[in-house]
Amino acid sequence: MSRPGAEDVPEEALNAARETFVVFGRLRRRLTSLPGDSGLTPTQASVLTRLSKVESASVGELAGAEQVTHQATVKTVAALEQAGLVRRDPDPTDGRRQLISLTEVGRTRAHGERHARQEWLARALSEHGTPEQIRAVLIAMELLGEVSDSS
Amino acid sequence: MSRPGAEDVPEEALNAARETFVVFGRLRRRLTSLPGDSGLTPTQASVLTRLSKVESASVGELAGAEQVTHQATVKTVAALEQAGLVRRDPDPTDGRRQLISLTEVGRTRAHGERHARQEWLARALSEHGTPEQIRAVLIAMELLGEVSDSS
DNA sequence: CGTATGTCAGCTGTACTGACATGT
DNA sequence: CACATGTCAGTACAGCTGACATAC
Repeated sequence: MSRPGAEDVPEEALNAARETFVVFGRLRRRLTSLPGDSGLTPTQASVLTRLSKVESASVGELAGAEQVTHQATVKTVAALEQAGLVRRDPDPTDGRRQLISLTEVGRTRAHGERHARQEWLARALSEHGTPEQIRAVLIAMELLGEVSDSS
Repeated sequence: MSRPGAEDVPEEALNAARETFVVFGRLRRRLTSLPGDSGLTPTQASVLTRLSKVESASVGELAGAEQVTHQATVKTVAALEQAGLVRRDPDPTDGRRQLISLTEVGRTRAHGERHARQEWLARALSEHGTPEQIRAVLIAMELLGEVSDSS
């Protein structure tokens, strides 16, 4: 169906794509340099937040959830462990697996991190946009999330 | 925690913020690993695309446009120059400045790059989303672009 | 044995800060 | 002189691939 002609792609989709590229570049840099991160890198914060939802997970599961290689996740988990935020326990049913879970400190920190980052963006959105625009963000993210998973 | 500020942010903005974080992480990784990039890194492609619009710019101008430090831009420009895609000419009116512009090869490459990346996303959007959803992406990017510039 | 999981090492890409040279 | 512009050096983060050990 999709011939390489590019003729079956509507004009509005091309505009949306171009804008997405520009905005992603800028917003990404803005998000990764937020103040008050308590010394945690974005990936570390992301893993921490995820662990606060699932209670415990293996390195491989975390990697899959974050859509990176498991090798990359090893580093992140190691950093978090060294900071005393997560704990590593052997899986009782599978000697290969290591169950990663939050420590008490990690749980507290996870809550703070999520709150700070999320609130910064949420506040910025509600200050600069109308409720209708914010709903558009939700719809857009749903679509973009689909796109980034498939294709 | 419940600082007095957290209460004036509507629920929907918080949801939008959370989704934005998740999607940005994933889509960023997807975009930065697109096939057929002809060997150009994402930042190089971005600078190349920008140069194809403005004809010529200084290192500092490029840095400002990409919202990075001028030091970071130096490397990107150097790589592009070594690849023969851009040219550096002294500014006749200001001896400190260097005017960066595309070579013939660079211009051709810029067109191809922009086309490939943009079309990939545009096609994915039009395949996965309705016209209404795509309009939502445009609205969302407008707002997010504002947010990432100010704040 | 092959496969899955986790680890380590090395490389790349990106952008940062700091220090510095040079031109206005 | 200060200021702006550009460059270089060193550092950090984040992801990748490849090689490997271990457990299923």
